[in-house]
Amino acid sequence: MKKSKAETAETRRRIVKAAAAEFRRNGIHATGLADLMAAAGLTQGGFYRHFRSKDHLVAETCAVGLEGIVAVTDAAADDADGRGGFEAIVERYLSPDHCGDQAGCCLLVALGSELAHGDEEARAVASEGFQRLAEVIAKQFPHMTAETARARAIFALSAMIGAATMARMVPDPDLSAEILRNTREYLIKG
Amino acid sequence: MKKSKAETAETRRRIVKAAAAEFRRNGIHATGLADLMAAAGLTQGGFYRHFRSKDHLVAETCAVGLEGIVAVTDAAADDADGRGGFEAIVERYLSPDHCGDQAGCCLLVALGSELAHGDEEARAVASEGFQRLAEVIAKQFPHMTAETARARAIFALSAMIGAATMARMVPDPDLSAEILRNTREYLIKG
DNA sequence: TGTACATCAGTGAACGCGCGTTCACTGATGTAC
DNA sequence: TGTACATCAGTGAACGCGCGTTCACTGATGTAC
Repeated sequence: MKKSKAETAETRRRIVKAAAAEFRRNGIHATGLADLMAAAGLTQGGFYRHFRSKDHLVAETCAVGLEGIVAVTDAAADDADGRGGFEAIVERYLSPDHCGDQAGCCLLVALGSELAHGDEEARAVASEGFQRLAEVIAKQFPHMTAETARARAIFALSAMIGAATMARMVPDPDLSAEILRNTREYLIKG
Repeated sequence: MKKSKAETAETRRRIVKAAAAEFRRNGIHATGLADLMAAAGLTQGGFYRHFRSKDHLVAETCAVGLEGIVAVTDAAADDADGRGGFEAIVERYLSPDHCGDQAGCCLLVALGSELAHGDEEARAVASEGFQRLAEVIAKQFPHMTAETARARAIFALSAMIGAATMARMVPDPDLSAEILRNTREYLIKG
């Protein structure tokens, strides 16, 4: 059953994609490798042809997932048409669509506190993603000094992550929407 | 080995206290009942004399822990001496001491994303804690309408939770301190 | 107040289960001649 | 270009382990008379 290099790479991507979805939906600890591999259309035994351990998959999933959100955020700013890039980013990040998507939201939101308890590699990757996201946001403040732009970006990103995390945690959809709406408004207008 | 009612209640409190510390340090999933009971000075078999299941302990720990942070936050505003109550709350919540304390920080920070994936009871309790914290903060804006005060409180609380969560997640202590400092400054001054 | 008995907090071993990981095996692919 | 062989992605069963939970038992406490 040996596969071509292209197929092997494609399988690896499929596992990472399934992992990103399952981790977001259930968390890292609550996602078993057997379920995860089944979601990728494989059996669990094949896992170790692609990854040394679950921890390594977590780190790689974070790397790929955060690369994705960085790209999406960058694109949101480019498509701002009319609004400022910062506004477009905030609207995108805190939209009910994005935050409500159990399998699609930002990994820092879906896994934040779990990553804080995780191993060093995953934390380093997540930290790198946080900083790159902050840089994308800082670029939207060209009229500020680099330091001020960075400070404001880190503040705004932290606020967005906190709001999205709480919006996902509270069971009441109205409260969830209120948290997102308030944070959008205060970041953009105030 | 039957114990008096007072002793039994004290033991139960000790288990919840140990759970609060262990959950904050390692997360919920990563904390086993045997370790937790050992931390409380007991053996695992006694657990079910006090709690129906681990899930019920999680819910009760959240209830007690959030009651604690609400009280501490209220007290911080009362002891504001000079500064406004809001400033005192922000300084307290985002102090490196509070956030750096692996076993003592706010449960919404330490367990946020894990609770979002948890069972309904724990989410309801956490949501209640979030709203009570928001009310304590809203009280610090007596010159605003109730709605504006609530909106601003929810925004500020979300920002604090996000900042504290990221500060705990990133491995670099300098970046961690920068996140906390920026968020303190933007919430208070801007 | 003193005695006999029921209660039940806590112990420590055991249970079944699902986890991450390993392994012998299969068979299509890529490589060497 | 055709043939023989080594490679290795993927399968499916098995492994040891630690988890949440259960249970028989202990013995100090609270209660009934």
